[in-house]
Amino acid sequence: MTQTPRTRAPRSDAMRNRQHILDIARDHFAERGISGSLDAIAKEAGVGPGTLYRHFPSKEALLAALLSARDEEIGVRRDAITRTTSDAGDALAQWLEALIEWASAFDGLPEPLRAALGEIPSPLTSTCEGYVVVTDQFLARAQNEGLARRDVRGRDLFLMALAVSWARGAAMADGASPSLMPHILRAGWAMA
Amino acid sequence: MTQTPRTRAPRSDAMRNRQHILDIARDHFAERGISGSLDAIAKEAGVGPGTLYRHFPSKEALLAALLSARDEEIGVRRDAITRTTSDAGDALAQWLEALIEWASAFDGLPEPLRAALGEIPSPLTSTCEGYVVVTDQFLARAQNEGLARRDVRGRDLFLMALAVSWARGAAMADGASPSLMPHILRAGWAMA
Amino acid sequence: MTQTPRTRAPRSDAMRNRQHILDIARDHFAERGISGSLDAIAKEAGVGPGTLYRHFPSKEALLAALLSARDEEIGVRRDAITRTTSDAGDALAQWLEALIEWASAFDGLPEPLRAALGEIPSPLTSTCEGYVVVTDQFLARAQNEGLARRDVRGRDLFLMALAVSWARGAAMADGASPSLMPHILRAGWAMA
Amino acid sequence: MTQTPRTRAPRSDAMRNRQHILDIARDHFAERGISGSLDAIAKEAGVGPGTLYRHFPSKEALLAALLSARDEEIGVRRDAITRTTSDAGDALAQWLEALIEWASAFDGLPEPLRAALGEIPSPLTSTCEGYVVVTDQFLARAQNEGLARRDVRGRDLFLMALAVSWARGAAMADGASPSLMPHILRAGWAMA
DNA sequence: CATGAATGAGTATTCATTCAT
DNA sequence: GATGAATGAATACTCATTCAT
Repeated sequence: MTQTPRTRAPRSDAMRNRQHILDIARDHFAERGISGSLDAIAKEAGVGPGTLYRHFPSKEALLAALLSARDEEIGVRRDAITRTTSDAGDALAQWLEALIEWASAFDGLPEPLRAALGEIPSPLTSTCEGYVVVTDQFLARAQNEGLARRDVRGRDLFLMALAVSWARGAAMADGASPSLMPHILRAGWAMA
Repeated sequence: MTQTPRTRAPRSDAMRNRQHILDIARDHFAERGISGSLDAIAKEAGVGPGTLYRHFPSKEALLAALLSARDEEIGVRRDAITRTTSDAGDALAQWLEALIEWASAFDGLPEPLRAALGEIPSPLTSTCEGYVVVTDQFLARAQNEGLARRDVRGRDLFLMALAVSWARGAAMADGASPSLMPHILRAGWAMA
Repeated sequence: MTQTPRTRAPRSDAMRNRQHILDIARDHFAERGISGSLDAIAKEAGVGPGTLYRHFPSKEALLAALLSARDEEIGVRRDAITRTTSDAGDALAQWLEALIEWASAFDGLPEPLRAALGEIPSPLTSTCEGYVVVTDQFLARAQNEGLARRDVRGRDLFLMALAVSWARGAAMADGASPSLMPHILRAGWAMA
Repeated sequence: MTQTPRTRAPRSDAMRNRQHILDIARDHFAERGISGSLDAIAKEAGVGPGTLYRHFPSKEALLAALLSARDEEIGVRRDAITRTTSDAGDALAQWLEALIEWASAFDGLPEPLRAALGEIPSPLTSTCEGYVVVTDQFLARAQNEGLARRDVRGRDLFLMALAVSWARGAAMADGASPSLMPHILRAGWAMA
């Protein structure tokens, strides 16, 4: 009731606007992949490009915001895995599965995520690094219990998860067996 | 008497022109990755964009020509592996290594290769399909000797090879352990 | 008891705010020239663009405020010249030197000053006109003593001072002889 | 008769197109000063922005082309001065007058010309340097005949000519005495 | 008064592709 | 066949100015 229609009202309620942009951007990316332009999203959202740029100065920043909205969800998932899965190997496998899903939210997402791990920092970097840390924790547990190779690092597995997500883009489209890849991956880090 | 000396601008001989473009394009892609514009390559090659376009109507077509130039080389490698490697598992592993190298020729190459496996055919599709077939052959041998899982397909392994190549782009840059990935991959398809 | 300590965010006292903006703007212009955006200054000053806008509705207005802050200083200089320099020609020359310096405070300043003398009035106009009047006074004295040409007007000399300041921007950068220009200028209005 | 109307015909006759753009640009700059956008000129000329960029990749390049079209005219003027003016001082004065006129072709032109004399080279640099050389020649003659100060350089006079042109922008608009400035300038470099 | 979100026209620039010559 | 001029949609980004709160 007190909600003003989104008609034209600029609404100093910036948060509402920001959220609206995020909603539109999520849909846009989900439908068309991340290759679209920020201007297009601004237009869809019914705001000027300047408004979008104020909130999210780059595509990476927008993606980071979109992903951080899922942060809590991932945290819950991590805790659930920890709680419910006593086998450290299974736990790591499930966590990697979660990462693969996470990176598959939008077509093309793995690319900027990979870039964020490179030399040049991006708004996505801290998110990625955070998940690398979590991966390291799961990995350490598995290694301690002799369920994972010692020469693997969390960063490698994170990267492989991105790679699997990247590969899936094509795999899903042509009826390949996407669910196999995590298994391939698991065999990779598991002890013989 | 119509023979112009082979000095510098030899002859509008189309074949010669085509080859010249290919040479330039290879260098260009090798140095700057595949993201550059075709116009830039045309300029470097000293031909008009129209000429380049006549020979290679799209970047994919140009890449396909570039890759098919390596066809023979890969064939030789395939034969060498077959000849010298009696263990079918090792043979498959070496073949996948060869694929990873092959897909790493230019920065960004894995992307169009993956796309070529998707629904929309591209000039790269037949090249990729051809290598999928070869992968299937190596895989079949390994499976027959009980050295590879039966639920894996050549297509999956080809895709994983591309994915490893894709991931390496970042991995090499930040000092990760790139050489580890093929091992992870191998463990993935090998029998326990 | 309503007195907030003068710690850091002292008081929404408008005057204080205004002065703070001026301080920041002076530094900003001195470092980067006048081409920067008002938004940037607002951000640096820690106020919203609206606030800056309330105080100074345009860049010219801001510059005018900045320059009027130097009014007193220039007045002192004018009086000093008058007091200490008996030769009316020398006095005029020194005054023009002062103007050149004054217009060189910020990179790019001569441009809006010149514009302020044009048809369209600007917040800088009255400042400029004021100095034209002073120039006329110095000039009149010099003319009366037969030390300056009769066909020159204060406006012309003011404009030439701006022009010298404008030219200096480049001159200083490339090792020209900037100090020569005032001499050229002086020879220009002096009697043979 | 064989002239195709400029209707829509792309006309491989690029020169004609280029000339058309130049004509439009000259008018545009003459009317609105050089501050307008290249896009606007492209639109006026009825060509896409890409076409304009092909011919003139920057505003400086466009200005340089516009000015070089006047090169011959200036050369003729220089020769005429040399031929008809025996007094080396008068000759220099007339040359500077020519420069002032030249730099006054478009409102705002002196600015990029000054910049072209700075550290960063621009398409206008060689034009400017060329005229500096000519100025040096006229100056040398005047100096040799004891008609010009020895401490002045051609570069300084060229810069002062630009400065006078710059100042004139305002002067003309408000009825000042623009013609006086060259005299002021001349007195500046002349021997007492 | 202060705030800072929103605006949205504006600018520069690129590039795949077409097509007249 | 070859050429390269022309196209023009598309993209990224800026900034003075307004206005709701």
